[in-house]
Amino acid sequence: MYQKKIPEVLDCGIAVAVKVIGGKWKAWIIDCIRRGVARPSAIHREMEVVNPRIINLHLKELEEMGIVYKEIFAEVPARVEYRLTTVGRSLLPVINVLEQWGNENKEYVNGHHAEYILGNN
Amino acid sequence: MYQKKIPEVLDCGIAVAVKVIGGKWKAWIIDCIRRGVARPSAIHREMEVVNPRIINLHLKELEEMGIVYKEIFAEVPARVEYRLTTVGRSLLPVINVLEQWGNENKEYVNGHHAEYILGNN
DNA sequence: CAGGACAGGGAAAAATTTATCCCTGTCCTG
DNA sequence: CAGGACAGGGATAAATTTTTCCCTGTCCTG
Repeated sequence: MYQKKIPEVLDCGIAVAVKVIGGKWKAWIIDCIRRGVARPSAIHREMEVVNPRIINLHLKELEEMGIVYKEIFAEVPARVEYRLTTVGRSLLPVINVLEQWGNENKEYVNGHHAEYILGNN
Repeated sequence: MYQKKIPEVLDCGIAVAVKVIGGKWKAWIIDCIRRGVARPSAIHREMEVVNPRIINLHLKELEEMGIVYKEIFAEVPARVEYRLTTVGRSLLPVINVLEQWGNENKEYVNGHHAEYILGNN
């Protein structure tokens, strides 16, 4: 893994939350697992546009942060399943809020808003 | 500005939200403005650990996304103030949720949790 | 005038994240 | 046995973000 040269600033709650879901594909991965897409290969299939290697890296980070848990079954063709930890599940409402806001405002944010909307402030 | 070579995937609401607050200092900047720290130099003072150049870049992005609005007063030593647009203000509850989750879980996320917490799933 | 606050940005480097390529294994099925 | 699914990772490149350094102006105050 990459060794950081600039120490992270993680006293702020927002920074912590962004660290957890700020990765390019992390939220999507969490969403997969929450929907029960648990096995690595299944996640890879779901997220076909993303390189499997990347997904694995993100999964490892999520595991190290205690968001997902990796269960390795002692079966013959060793099976692996990811699931959310308690803390990981506590993240779901947060993701829902993000998703809702994003969906409500995606056109605006990406759009050509020469017209800025100002309210009373 | 940097010209992207890989097109962004912004159909997903989460991706949009992360784009808005995922930058390293964006949420902090938004927090400054929401607290009324409006002038560039004031924001720079608040965020002393961050290079002013970076703050300016992030401000520009936030402006382009329609989250903040830049008001240039036609005064003699041209004064500039940033404030949140309506959409920018709609982001505040979202940030609050992020911040609360982060504060509640920062020790856990950064901590040495060899002990993964699993609930019923 | 000297110095500092103020707003802003170019150029280039460094740091970090993301992506690509390809390899090592095991096991199961046809 | 051949091929494919499965889990995983090293090495390296590319893309993106962040940082540093330094420059251009205006205006105001001592």
